[in-house]
Amino acid sequence: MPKSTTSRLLPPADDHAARFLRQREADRAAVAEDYVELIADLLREEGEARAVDLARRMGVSQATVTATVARLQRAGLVETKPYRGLFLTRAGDAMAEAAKRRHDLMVRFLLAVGLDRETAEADAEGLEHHASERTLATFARFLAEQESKA
Amino acid sequence: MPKSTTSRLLPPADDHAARFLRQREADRAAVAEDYVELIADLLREEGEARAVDLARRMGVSQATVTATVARLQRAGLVETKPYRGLFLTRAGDAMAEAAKRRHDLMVRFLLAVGLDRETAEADAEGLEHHASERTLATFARFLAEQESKA
DNA sequence: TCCATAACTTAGCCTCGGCTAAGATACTCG
DNA sequence: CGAGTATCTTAGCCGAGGCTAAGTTATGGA
Repeated sequence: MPKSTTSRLLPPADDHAARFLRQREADRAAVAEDYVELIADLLREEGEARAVDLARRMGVSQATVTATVARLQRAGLVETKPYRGLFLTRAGDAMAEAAKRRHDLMVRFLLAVGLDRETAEADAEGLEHHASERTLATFARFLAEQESKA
Repeated sequence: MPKSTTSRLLPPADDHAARFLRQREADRAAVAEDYVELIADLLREEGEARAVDLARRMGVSQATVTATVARLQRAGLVETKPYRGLFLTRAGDAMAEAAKRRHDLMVRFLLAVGLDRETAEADAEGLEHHASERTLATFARFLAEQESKA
């Protein structure tokens, strides 16, 4: 029984697997991005990013922050000066900036389609990690079009 | 010096933490939903859901499927008949249905804002787990409005 | 100055979700 | 029927990302 090409309620197994793979990669990257993004925010708005504040804002124990920051450090994203807070490397800065860009775009888009700010901010936290560049570009285009019509 | 309008102030630490907490919960639920959703799809379209097919489509080893299915079984979502494939419990069915509903809505929405089908399907895989009910409702409303204008 | 406290680290534990390699079991076909 | 293959399981490993409890150490106030 040869599979007809139109039996694509399910995608070909390979494509299907590829999607989930990309998915898992995004998940792995997400935590790093969240920490880095938050460190950047704290630096910008409070002048420093202490581990204790990260713990509070991430809703996580200090021990977890220590461990995660160690990973980020190994990954070359973060630098620490004990009792002087956390700092971003160049790579970390770049990641933070990209994350912020995605986050803001996501929020603006959600607002544009009619969501309230509160939910938009909350959901963007999760959604921002799973929108491909192509999708983000589409959202940006949507915003531009909507603006030109207003 | 008016920085960009997007220089949001940080939310109160508690709210911030709550967002990330919800985030982590969604992440934990996501794998279960993906497996359950896929089992439902296979049952519907192929008549049976074998572990070997799950492994192929999830892009994962058979051993991983065994372990994950064991968890799903413990969670009361799945039943197995060795060499006869996997089946969903009532709870599993409900989860699959909800997941499918979210997935389809997500895809339709992404198409509606101008994304190509391929990317829409791929990104929906990740996005569907991170949109709150409120956001999904907003997407549905958006679709309805757009339709009424056509 | 000095010491209480807040900040940070370490040790030890957990679950989840992956992996490979090797073992057991059912199905199928010659 | 019996052997070979496909399917499924088991064992043992890993890293990420959580936790608590018990240290250390720097800071700052009396």
